[in-house]
Amino acid sequence: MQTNNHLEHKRHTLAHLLASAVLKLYPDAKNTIGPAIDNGFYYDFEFSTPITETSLKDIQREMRKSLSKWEKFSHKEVSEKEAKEYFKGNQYKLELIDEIVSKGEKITLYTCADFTDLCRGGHLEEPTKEITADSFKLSRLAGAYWRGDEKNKMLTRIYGLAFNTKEELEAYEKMMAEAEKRDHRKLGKELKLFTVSELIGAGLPLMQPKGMVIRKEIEDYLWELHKNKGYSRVWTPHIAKEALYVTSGHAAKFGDELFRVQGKEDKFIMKPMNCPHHMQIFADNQFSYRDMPVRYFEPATVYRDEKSGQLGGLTRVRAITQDDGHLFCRIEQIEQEVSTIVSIIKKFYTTMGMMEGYWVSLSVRGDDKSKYLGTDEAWNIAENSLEKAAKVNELNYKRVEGEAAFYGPKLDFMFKDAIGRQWQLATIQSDFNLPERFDLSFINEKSEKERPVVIHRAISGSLERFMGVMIEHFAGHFPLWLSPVQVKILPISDDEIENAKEFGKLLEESNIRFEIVEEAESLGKKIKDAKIAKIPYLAVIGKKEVEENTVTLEGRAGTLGAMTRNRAIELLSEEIRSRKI
RNA sequence: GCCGUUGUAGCUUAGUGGUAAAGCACCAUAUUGGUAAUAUGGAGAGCGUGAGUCCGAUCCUCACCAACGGCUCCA
Repeated sequence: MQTNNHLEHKRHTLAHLLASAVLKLYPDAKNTIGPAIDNGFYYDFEFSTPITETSLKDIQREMRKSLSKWEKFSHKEVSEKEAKEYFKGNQYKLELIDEIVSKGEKITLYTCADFTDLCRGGHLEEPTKEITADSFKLSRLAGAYWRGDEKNKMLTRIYGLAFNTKEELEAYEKMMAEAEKRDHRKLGKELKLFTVSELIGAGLPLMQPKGMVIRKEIEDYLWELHKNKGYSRVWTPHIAKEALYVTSGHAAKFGDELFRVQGKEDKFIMKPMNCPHHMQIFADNQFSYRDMPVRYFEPATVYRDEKSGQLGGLTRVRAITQDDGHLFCRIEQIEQEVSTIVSIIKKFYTTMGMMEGYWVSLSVRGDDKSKYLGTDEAWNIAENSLEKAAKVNELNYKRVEGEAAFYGPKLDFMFKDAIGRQWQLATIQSDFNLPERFDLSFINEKSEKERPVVIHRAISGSLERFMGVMIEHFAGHFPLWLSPVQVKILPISDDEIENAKEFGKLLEESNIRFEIVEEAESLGKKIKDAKIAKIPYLAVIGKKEVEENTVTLEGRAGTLGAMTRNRAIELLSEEIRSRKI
């Protein structure tokens, strides 16, 4: 039986094989580091002249050729001097050797066939026997900083895919192809959900009418889940004076990610967070303990000047709309409030069909308590409250030490989409810092000022990113309640158009979104177009339907046959109301 | 930001140192069709932007912008 360990060794072995092939074809290249990763392996090189994608084929061919000679690995321990002599001229390896020496570890060299590398081991003993040439392939070329530090030189990284068998490799590639088909950037364009404009700029996607329908439905649903839980809607402007962020600490924390706006007299900042604004709304009131908790909700767009190279689609943008909310409460109220938020999150993600395989990180303090703000007592209460809320709500949570923010412990929710990819979406964070910085207080039973705790919470995370995730999760086949066009009415001939419009009127009265095809095309063409647009229901109206005052409904699973128009509307309304997937 | 690749009609793509081709979509006409493409015709880009080389550039050079794959970052 082959173990995971075996596969990791195989990938590691292939990294060596890759380095050997590269050095054979490009003798003046310098090999650096090459580990196994979770779908294969990579190796970083410094090339004297840049190589291109086409070189990958040659390298791959060379790897497969050499594989037959890679019969057995051997290794030996060497002295620092020997190792440095062997790798002279390769400053990267020399740096690694110095590091090994300074840690007091042994230096080992691993050799297979005519290739030797500095390595601590973990290979297949007999590569020729244990690796088939069709179970791996080189996949792509990328840049990577030496040791992952952007101050260092950029090296060339060659990635390879490797699995136990050819079949597993093919299954992986098939999964990737499926992911590509679902890519929200591709579907967003095809289904006219959103667009980007070079004139407007990178990371600033625009919602098309159809995309906006989805976004609005999600936003409305989120508010629906909050409005009877004591939340109030607030609104805050998109810019604020720099002083606000100096007080909040965001100016120092965000640094060059802030967009700055020069006014006639004052310097402004495009808000990177909503928290400080909400703090000011709270501070405008003289609250009593009887008013606690105070809960604000605002789907609000914030602006961050992300580095250009990391922008993409809807998942990494410069204008981010958070479904943001802040609660101000007493420390002993944290548990109850978190519990309510957790129930909202559970409801929301159950509706989206993402509660399978989720997990929650309960991020608590690490050992070095000095890094965190707030008293020991407060931290203990907050951590225990979060954990209790997680328990009461039967969350699948893991306590992760040292993952808390400096200002308080948090719950981060990870959900899996339809093809098993994990997304960090919802978050609940307690905060001892901002109330302190803004000197917030309410009056307690003893007529004294008491400092509230702030809870930051986001259910979807960001509407843009969440929409991207939803497009990929549903592969564009949105549930009825989210579909931009819920019903497409297909009159069979021009004679039925008037009648189709009458049916449209009925749909409109029931708040069902529809379109009528008026083009003089064949029924086959009309159906094809509607299916390509991934519209959930087709309503066919021909002579027969007009005569009998019926409509023939066809869902994604197949036809539902002819039915009265009221029945059709009932059926659709019920499916919309239930937010069925 | 950095490394690499890319940028031709709304979309998907072809092509060339002598001012660009196709399919889908769009428009028109005919067809009035019962479950995944009816036919014919038409209009539409000057080849991401700017500069340079050249008698002449969409094609070569440089800069910039943008997208993609990574690195890094991610309250």
